Amino acid sequence: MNVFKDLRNKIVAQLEEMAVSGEIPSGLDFSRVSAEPPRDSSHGDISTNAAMVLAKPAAMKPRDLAALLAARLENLDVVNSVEIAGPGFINLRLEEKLWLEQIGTILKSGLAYGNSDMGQGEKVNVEYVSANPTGPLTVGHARGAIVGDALASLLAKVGYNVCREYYINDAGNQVNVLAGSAYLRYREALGEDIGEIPAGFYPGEYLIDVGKALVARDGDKWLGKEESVWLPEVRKFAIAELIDLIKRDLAALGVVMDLYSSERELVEAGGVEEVAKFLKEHNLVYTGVLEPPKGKTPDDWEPRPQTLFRSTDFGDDVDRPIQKSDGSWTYFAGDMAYHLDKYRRGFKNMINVWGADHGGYIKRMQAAVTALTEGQGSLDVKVCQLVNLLRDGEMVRMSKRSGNFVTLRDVIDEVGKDVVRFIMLTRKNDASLDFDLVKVLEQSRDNPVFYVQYAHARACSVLKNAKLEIPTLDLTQEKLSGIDCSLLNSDGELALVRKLCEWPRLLESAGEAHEPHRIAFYLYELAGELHGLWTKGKDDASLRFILVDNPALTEARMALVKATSLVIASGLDVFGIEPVEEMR
RNA sequence: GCGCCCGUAGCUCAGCUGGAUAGAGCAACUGACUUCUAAUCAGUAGGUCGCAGGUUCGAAUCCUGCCGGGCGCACCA
Repeated sequence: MNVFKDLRNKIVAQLEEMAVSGEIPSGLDFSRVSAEPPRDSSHGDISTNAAMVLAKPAAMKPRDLAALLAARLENLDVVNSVEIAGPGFINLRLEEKLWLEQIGTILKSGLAYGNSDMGQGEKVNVEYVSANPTGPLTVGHARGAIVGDALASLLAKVGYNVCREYYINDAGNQVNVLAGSAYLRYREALGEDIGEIPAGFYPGEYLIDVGKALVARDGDKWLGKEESVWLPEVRKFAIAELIDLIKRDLAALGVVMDLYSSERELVEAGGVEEVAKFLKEHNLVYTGVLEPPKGKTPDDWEPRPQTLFRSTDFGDDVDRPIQKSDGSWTYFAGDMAYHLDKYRRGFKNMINVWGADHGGYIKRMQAAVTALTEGQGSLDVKVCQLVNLLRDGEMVRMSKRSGNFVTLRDVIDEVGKDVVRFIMLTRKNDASLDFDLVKVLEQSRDNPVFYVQYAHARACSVLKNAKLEIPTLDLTQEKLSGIDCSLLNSDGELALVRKLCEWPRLLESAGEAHEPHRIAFYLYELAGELHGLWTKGKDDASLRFILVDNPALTEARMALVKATSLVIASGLDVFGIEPVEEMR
């Protein structure tokens, strides 16, 4: 049950009746009519812009239209009072009863409260992480992993059929470098002194284990052989080991993918030739020579005839090569094949979560999706900006060169996965994020993870104490969901209930905008409402949650507290975070 | 030189797809602890929403042009 959506439907129904009765012209578009909580709660519970957005098309004055609509809304059962304000807002106050009944609704639904059928079961593919299998995950990868994962959960919660997908780039040159690097470690594991890892190879120590593992499996069978002999096998082995390493990192983060797609498999199955054929048939490619990039011509630039995709026809800045001058396919060609493959698997809706360094790749990929799906598919790209890792305000250097870069695993070990997950979601993806290893563990209102978890723990603690102080109370969710909450009437209680009722609406708007971070801010505000209410009991003992001499009121308050803890838990669930029952 | 992203209180950031007098936290100041865990709460103060135009009933939000910061810019993946 979504109070706001429900009321919006009622408003639109009234508008339709008004069209029938001739009060307003028929055939107006009501899609822009909204029903939302006003910024300033003194304006009422719900505000609608109907009169303002319809005034022009109806050729009426906003306030006149508002007066007509307001008169009708006043007669609705759920509406307590109506007033017209400002340029034509209609501010509604609902019957308190309606709000309080929502507590029962929340308790009956439990963690499913806020679930929606907005997505109508439509398939959505969320591709994220997709880190090259050449090393352990870094803090930068983690942001994408968490944003993608939370977005996927969010979309599932609002009714989409979500596939979480990881695209393994196991076909390019970098996996050959990986194989070479692993081979060095293999020789080392067999007792050879390989000295310093030469430039052009991956120096990371994680490859030592890969070398040893290869010895354990194959002994010295690749020693002294030609590169062309060992390369394919060592490459295959190393990729498998690295994917395994990445999967363990993801598991430590609580991320589980539905599908790992292999670029190599796609290429070997002829996916690229197929997409090339498609492009040719649809006249989407031609042979041409690109201009040098303006203002910054590379020293070795020379005009080269290449097969180019007409991405400028679809909003890109220049046409993009799908074939290198030697005739081999570019990475982009493979990526086109991959997206065509996704589409053919039934995904019209595709979302990719990328790192900041891929910003320049968005337009061409969107152009490709539009072209390959003949306008049927859509691709939204969420670019995650950089994460600055700090320790008490000081930059922590992340140098891949020296090999001692900070891995995701290091950070999880230090602060815990739930903290990492929450913090990564406290900023919109397209703004850069400071991650301070000291601050995220601080126990203060300044730290949203703590503050939200504390609200949940406090709710649990209150419920536990109520049971101790009034043993006759039945505080099970089932029992509480059926009780009459009309005894609740303080401002703080009603404010909290209204906040809880915004949850379904928030989920839908966050889902629609593909912005999971909004949940973090909502939870922070919700926690604030609960903490504030709790402290009011200090000034006025009658506002304490637990009143030993008033079991009926206590019971109603426990229903509210339980409902709050459920919504917090439900929000944390979307984030893949375990709510805590006590702080230590 | 081009493209994308960011610019909101001293600091860190929200701002619900164009709504009302732009909101939180931190820091500052005032107040509340033998507690239903004060790890919290209530209040005060703090703003030319980078700048300049434009679109309209209405702009932090959309458009254009500047300024400042980040990222990326031929066959690499």
